[in-house]
Amino acid sequence: MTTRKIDREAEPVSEPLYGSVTIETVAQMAGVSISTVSRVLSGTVTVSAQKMRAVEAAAEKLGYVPSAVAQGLASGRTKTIGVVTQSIDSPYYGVMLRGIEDELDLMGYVPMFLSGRWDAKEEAKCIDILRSRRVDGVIILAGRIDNSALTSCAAAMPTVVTGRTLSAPGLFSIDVDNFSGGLEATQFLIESGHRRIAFIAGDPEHDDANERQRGYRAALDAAGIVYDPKLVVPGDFHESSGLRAVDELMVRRTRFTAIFAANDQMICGAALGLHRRGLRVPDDISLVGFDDLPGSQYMLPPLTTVRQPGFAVGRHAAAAVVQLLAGETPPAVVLSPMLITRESTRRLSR
Amino acid sequence: MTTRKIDREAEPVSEPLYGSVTIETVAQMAGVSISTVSRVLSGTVTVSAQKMRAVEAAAEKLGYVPSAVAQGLASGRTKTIGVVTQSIDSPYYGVMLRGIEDELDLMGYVPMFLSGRWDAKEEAKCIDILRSRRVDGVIILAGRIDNSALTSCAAAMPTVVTGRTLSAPGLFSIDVDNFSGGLEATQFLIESGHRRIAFIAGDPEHDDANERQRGYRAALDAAGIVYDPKLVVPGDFHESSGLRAVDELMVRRTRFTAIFAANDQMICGAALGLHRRGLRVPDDISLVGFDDLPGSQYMLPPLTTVRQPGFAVGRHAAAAVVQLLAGETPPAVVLSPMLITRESTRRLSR
DNA sequence: AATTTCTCTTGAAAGCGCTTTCATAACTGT
DNA sequence: ACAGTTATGAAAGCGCTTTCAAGAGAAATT
Repeated sequence: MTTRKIDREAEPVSEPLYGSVTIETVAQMAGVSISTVSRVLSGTVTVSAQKMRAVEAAAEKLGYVPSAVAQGLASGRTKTIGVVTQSIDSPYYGVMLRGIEDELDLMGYVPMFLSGRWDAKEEAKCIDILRSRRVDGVIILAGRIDNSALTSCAAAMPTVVTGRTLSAPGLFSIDVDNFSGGLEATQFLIESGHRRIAFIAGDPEHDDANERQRGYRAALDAAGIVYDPKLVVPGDFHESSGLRAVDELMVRRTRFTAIFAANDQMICGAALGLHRRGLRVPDDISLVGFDDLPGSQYMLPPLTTVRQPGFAVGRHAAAAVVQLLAGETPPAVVLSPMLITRESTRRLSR
Repeated sequence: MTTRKIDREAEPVSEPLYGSVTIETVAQMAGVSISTVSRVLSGTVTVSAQKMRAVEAAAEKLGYVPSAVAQGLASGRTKTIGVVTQSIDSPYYGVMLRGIEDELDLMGYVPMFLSGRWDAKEEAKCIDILRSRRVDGVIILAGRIDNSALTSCAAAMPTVVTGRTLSAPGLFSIDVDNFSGGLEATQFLIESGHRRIAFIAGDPEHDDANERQRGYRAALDAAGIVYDPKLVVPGDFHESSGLRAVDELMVRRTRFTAIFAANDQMICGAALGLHRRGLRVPDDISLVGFDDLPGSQYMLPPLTTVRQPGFAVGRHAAAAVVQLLAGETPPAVVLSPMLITRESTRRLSR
């Protein structure tokens, strides 16, 4: 126990000592009961104008800041939403976090961000921490955690998950149509006259990555282009794997006029690999990415890519937890990615 | 009130309903008092081995997760550290956040990240939120908030601030030597034979930016190169301002062989501007940035830049709050930036 | 050997700072 | 004068930590 009431009255408090001004201090100064102070501050019940003013004046004068901890314990609601992201400094999740933050702020909630570090165990640990902190709900951005753990999490508190489609009580999932994104990107390349299109795959653990690849193949099939496995190289979503992918493509001595990668970071690595070999973009090779990271429009040349509505995903996810909290069923939203044509692709005149 | 004890006993609880398992449930199952349960879990006082086992077994069986909210209220410590960052998705602060997260995790604390949005009022609002949530301490990453507000924040709770040097009770500041970074970068360019070096300034509201510029001038002076204001263009730390800076430089019709920018994002914009004009890097113009963002090594060409020890700053800041919390005085650390030479600069043979 | 003193465990109980019910008192309208 | 509203305070928690006191042995003293 840090400060007991006894101690407090013993020492002379000159400046408003934040931690020690409680609802009781305010009540005494305003000459009302603590119930009334609580009511004025929460604004739930009508209080006479006179007492209301007295309370507000006292609170203001004392610099009273209600303890969210005490409110949380008493009301059972902490007004905080846990957010499990994969890495707090990921450029990809960054915008989503901002979307979540913005929306939550509007609704009077505060997010608590934790990093799952692309590890199911770590993610479970994050969820445990959030549970112990009694967050009102959680948002899980993609992640490796399995569906059953997610379902049991949802049983404990309203849960929203992105990057996968799953349905369970108290659970809401929100996903982007990665298939159509991959399809559109590949189609664009095909329409531009490309037929030898290399694909740098993402982490196969990710549904996202696989869906994008499926889109790539579908576009090929639709155009009657025979799928050549030699044009497909593995990747892990990081820049370095894009660089390696180009090396691999060279080793394979496969001809190609364009590369489509499962995300921008890998295409960025690929661009460097091409540059090192004196290959020009888009003159020699066209490049298409996926995500449209904040930096992609400043790539050299600015990147043609499939934009993910990250901010919108964040906002929707946040709105959904709040609705879940209110007992409502969030409406299912379909978020479609969108091809942004910039300068990394060219039309093949052939 | 959500669940009262009465209600709880009325409904049959089949699965462990997380929220409703309290210390009392555990105590009853273990046949001890709640004090004993508390002692076993906190490990502060010796408890007989037998009861200890009983408590642990019961807690395990019930899936008991102590309420951090209740612990916070009772103990006065929430084990959470507030972190005011400027933008949750900033590539620059990202690594710092990770450093903070890592260090705090080690010390058993959880960070609560809030975005100040480059606005003094917003930052003050963040601090208020953190205060209401009774965080044990705060870390403020740079920001526009004024020193007096910071000092009064430090009076309320242990505070660590980065990006400025300030001293007050309960306050610890940690800064990087931006001057020497700017100096070193410019010196490198001069040693490489450049004499007409343009400088893209950062937001003048930032000490960081000004210090870097001071370093630039100092290097010029030391080399006996007369300072030409026409070579200095304003910027705001964003890519777009780097692009505009190149436009401006062209309009001014000033000759230059190198550009040094107060941060990587601006040099990135500048690189695009140069590219648009058919100017090659580093053949025609050498480029040096500041920060060494994660993406900078994948720029085309990979960027020569002054690396900021962002991760270390984060760790030190986190370690410092914890020390402040323990009543210790954190040791003053000097973090120096370091020039990373990559491929965006060339030696001028003249 | 009996008594005193000390140490070690343990439980009861008092908070921590709020919210929310419940009951009461003060009005209002009829 | 009586039911129907409203505003208000008292008090009971919320789920923990931590003090306090007591009980049980162990050790030390006479």
